[in-house]
Amino acid sequence: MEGGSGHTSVPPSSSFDKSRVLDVKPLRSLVPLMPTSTQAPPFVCSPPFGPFPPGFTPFYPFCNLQGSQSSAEPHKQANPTRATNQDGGFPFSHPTQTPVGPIPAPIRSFRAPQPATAVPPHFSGASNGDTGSSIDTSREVGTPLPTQSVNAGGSVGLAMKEDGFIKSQKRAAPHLRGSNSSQKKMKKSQDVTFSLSVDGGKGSVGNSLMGVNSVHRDDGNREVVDYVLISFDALRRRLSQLEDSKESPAGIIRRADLKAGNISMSKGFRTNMRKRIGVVPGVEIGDIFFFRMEMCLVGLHSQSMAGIDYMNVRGDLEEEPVALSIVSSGGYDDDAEDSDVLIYSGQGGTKKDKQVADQKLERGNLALERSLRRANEVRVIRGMKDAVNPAAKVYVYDGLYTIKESWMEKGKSGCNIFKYKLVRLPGQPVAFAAWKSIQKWKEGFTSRVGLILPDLTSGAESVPVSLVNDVDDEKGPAYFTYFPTLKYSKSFKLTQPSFGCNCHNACLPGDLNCSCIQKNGGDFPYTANRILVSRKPLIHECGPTCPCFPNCKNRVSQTGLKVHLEVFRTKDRGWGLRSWDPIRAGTFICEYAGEVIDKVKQGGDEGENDEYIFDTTRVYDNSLKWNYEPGLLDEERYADSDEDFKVPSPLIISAKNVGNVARFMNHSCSPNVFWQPVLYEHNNESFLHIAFYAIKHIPPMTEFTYDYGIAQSEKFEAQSSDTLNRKKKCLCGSSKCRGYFG
DNA sequence: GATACTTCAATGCG
DNA sequence: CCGCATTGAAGTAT
Repeated sequence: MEGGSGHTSVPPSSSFDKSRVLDVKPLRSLVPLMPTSTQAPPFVCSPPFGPFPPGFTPFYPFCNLQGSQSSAEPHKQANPTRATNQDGGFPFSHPTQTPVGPIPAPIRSFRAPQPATAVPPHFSGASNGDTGSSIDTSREVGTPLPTQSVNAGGSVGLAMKEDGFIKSQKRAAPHLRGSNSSQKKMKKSQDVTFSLSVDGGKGSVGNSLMGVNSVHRDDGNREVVDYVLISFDALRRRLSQLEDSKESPAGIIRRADLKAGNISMSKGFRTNMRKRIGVVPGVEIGDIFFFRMEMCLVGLHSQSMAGIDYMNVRGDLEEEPVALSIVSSGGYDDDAEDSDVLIYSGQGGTKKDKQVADQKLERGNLALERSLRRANEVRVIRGMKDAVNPAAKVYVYDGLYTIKESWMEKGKSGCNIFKYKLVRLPGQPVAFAAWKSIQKWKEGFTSRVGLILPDLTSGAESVPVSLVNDVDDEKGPAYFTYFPTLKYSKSFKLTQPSFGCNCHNACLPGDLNCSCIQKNGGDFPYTANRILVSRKPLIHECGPTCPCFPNCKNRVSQTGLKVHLEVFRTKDRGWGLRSWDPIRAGTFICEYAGEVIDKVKQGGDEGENDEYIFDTTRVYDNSLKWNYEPGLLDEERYADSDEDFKVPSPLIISAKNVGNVARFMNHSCSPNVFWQPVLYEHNNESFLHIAFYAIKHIPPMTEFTYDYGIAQSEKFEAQSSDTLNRKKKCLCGSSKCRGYFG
């Protein structure tokens, strides 16, 4: 994480050539006018076509745009990275049948492709008998973890892929269990029903073909940690969704986080179970968490509530406890003002948040005391209120500290409290310190180093977007017109009008009379905090024809930016996009704004034409598995499980002349953002929009990236030198980097 | 290995 | 927007 200090920065404003800066400013922006009706959400520009609700005045902000645009000087400054395309790992390799046009009302209108066709033949055979029906419970119970097999390399595995864990795997027939020979090629979990009930109890650990292998359960790595966290959150979102709609299978789920954590724990979706001092493999300084359970699952801090985690080790004479990690999040009166020093309070003596008794030198307190003498490293997690969602907390892993002093003092209530002074080991990447800087930028106490413009949208978005360069002399991206949404400037096909829902005020999860919810297969696509639950071929949001208010929870992607973003200069990839705020997995980030075009021009100006193009017909990696694993719940509905789908109708967007922040998002072969087609209206798929959501939690100041995919033509063409020239060398740096993109 | 105990949660309500 | 009560699960200790 870059902290904003210690980096090369642009000269102070005094030495700045302001005229040049102003020159940049022409990032002209258009603020869309608001329809007069309250029925339309803010910042949504309806295409100039009906139907419109009564009182809705179509607005054409782009009438004279052509002129102004052409005057825009095309001094395009190639952004090497910002190349074309997009997408986030979506799968469209198989032609998928997706219903088009008028959507029949049945719940689950967009079904995933039929499993039968997708399952490799040899596998269909293996799973024979499991397909489409529940596995009988008798097989479940008492089925131990698959026999561990030691392969040539000596690694121990449970029927899994070479990379050590299974993304999602179809359950093998019983006679194949324990053998990994026939399972290598399996890609997706299909329609196998795992008859595990949510509260089936800790006994039913039966199916462990999913999850994390036994080696990684003890010692993880980055990939496994990501996998565990993504799986957990997918499950948590689904439980939350069920809870919101009051249709939770096992009664009320008050705490989706605990329930999801419990299921993950009992099914082996966890890693780094072996307790350890110091570094936890796969967990990096700066990583963020939104639930205590997440830190348990990855072995960073294994106490679900307690602030001090410790383990017994052999001491000089006998076993003694040593502290492993602590969470400082305001539960006690800590001093967390300094970002390198933490005065941490001991535990105990409290009742309902109040100090009612002297603390004793036992448990965590004793461990901290021993760790002071032993001078061992202690992991520190800092928790604080989430600015975006003040009811919730965010936790940041702030790296290793050592305990320098301890003492006892009288607390405000007069009781004795232990205090421990922890000092951060030098040389670690900044984490909490960066949060403090950001807080100061927001409060206006200090200004962002390298800030070129406080808001490059000139007010077109409801939150400012900073333009920053603290690495070189570039004063800004090439001229373009900022516009917050999609422009359908040409014709589009309206097959037939359809009508919005009849919900007044807001659509409510679980209301199956709401036609918008029906179109989403009966599920409300978002949780109460505007988090996307699952990827789907299409998300149906309420549109202008719906009478519900703009704050209806089914209008997430159309209500604009919510987090404070910045467009920043990268070291070697042109401009990029990142956030000042921490982002939860499933958070809507932005849509891909621009002008809808017919096709990408080939040849000619080359290069120029495919800069800033988003094209759904490109070929995308289909390996992203983001949705919850249905086998973990006792569900009969599986619409969300398959993520191998195709965009209902092709959409090509050019953001070269007109666009929003999305045009700055760079490519990565290991992205943290995916794209998802969203339909705002009930008319026609030509009204598609492309929305970006976070794949995983993204710490502040971490660049957003998605997978640009590969131009379709190149998939079939011979790799002529011409073709290769059009590709761009990928600088994402991921271990899974394909080497090029575009 | 059952069970009690402790604990810097997370939510929802008023 | 807050304080409060309620519900909770992992790990540790017994």
